[in-house]
Amino acid sequence: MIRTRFAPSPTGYLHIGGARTALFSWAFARHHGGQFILRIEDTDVARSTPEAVQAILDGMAWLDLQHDEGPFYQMQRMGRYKEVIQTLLASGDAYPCYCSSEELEAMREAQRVRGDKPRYDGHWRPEPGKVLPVPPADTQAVVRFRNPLDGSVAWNDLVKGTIEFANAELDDLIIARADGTPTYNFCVVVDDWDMQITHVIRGDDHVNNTPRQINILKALGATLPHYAHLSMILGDDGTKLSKRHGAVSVMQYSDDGYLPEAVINYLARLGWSHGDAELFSREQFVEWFDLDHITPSAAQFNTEKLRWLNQQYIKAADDARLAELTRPFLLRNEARLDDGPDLAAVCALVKERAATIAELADAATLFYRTLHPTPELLAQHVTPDVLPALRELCARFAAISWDKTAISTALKETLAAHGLKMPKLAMPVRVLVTGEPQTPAIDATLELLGQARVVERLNAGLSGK
RNA sequence: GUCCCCAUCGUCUAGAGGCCUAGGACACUACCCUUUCACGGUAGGUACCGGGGUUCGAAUCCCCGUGGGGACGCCA
Repeated sequence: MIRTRFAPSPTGYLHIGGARTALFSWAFARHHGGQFILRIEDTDVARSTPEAVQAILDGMAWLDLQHDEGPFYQMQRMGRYKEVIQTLLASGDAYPCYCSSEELEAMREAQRVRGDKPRYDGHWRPEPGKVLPVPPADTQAVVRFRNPLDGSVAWNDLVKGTIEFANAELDDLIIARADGTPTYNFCVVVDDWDMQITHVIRGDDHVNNTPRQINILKALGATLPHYAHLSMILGDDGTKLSKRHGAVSVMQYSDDGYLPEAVINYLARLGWSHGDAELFSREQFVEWFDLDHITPSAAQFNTEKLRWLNQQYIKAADDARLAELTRPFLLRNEARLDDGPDLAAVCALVKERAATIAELADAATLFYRTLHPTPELLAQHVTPDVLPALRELCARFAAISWDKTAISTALKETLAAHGLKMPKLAMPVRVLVTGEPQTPAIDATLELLGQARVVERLNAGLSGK
């Protein structure tokens, strides 16, 4: 049974990199008919917040990445961690260290100055024949893991291939703080072990933690999971993702009018591929997904491509759903939804010209707002030579039974009668009736707007000319 | 500084020694379609980081450079 997990720390919203990690872990479990576990790593009490937990849950829900177990909270597993620490202490795989934070910082600083890699010097590490210093009475000890001195740790990373670290590069990390609370690397180990995680799929930034975790797992006699380290996602400009890139929270994409399925599709193709496939459903993704086709190098986020994908999904989306999604954006545009055509019908008409729901709303707004064309537009399109044709058209419009075909016929007959080309007549109508020089096809637009409104606006625009 | 990772069009990528005079997608340019703007269609330009090997043959394997990234916390 394949078991994967997503283990964010609740110190902020779910960002795009975390979302992709979650997506790949989820997809791997689903592909193999396994389980996907959600674990909240909240041992950093100072920075963890309930709001962040909620933000992560919201982001996962929006992307529809459902977990089978959890969420588990590490803060609720303290008893278990302390129990395992006692085991390690008893077996001699861990030991108390009385160095103060200040001493450690001084030690690291001295090493840095010498050009060495900063690390713990093993001051309190017990060795055969070594006489340990006398523990200071007033200091609470931290607990350190007794990492092997010789040899190396290696694993076959499912994304990057064999990775090997010399144990000499690793120092004795702290697994319990002076107050007794366990630290990250230790909790992860116990949790992955207890939760029987078979595949740890996580960010690249954890590669350096892996050898330490493996050593602890080995000391515990645990079965090692497989590891797959995903490279990071860079911002549009090629630099590390950060606040200044704007949409760093996945929910921001929701707010900006992206469809979750488009974001999923985009994220799926960021660092993973299936031949030339670009546009595919979530189901297709799950069926195809594997760890063999993950790119080991970092990927740069490309909003343009996301926009294109989103547009494809909008074009294919159900009109009633689009109407619901568009509504809040329209209200923001001060559209009067009670005074205009059916929103789903409008969405159907304008959805080909929108890359986001926000743009869909912008394109739909003209149906719900009285727009006053600028004098420049009027002067450009409503020229004296078309006035006779416009008057005739208006009269024809008032008389016909209102549908697209009849509108089109009326337009064409008027053109023929006055020897005009379509743009010459369609543009002034467009400007007079919608206030905009760019709209969907004029016959469809007028049909939706309704006979009364069209005739009234044409008359109003022509009066006094 | 030390350790670890990475390196194909501007971007996402295909590519697991000959199928590659390097394919697809986004973006870009031109043309077509056309009732404006879009959509759509067609065409085009642009890439294997450098240097050494291995091999009959290398984008693919090895080594060395170079460049980029990550990690070195009583953070996760």
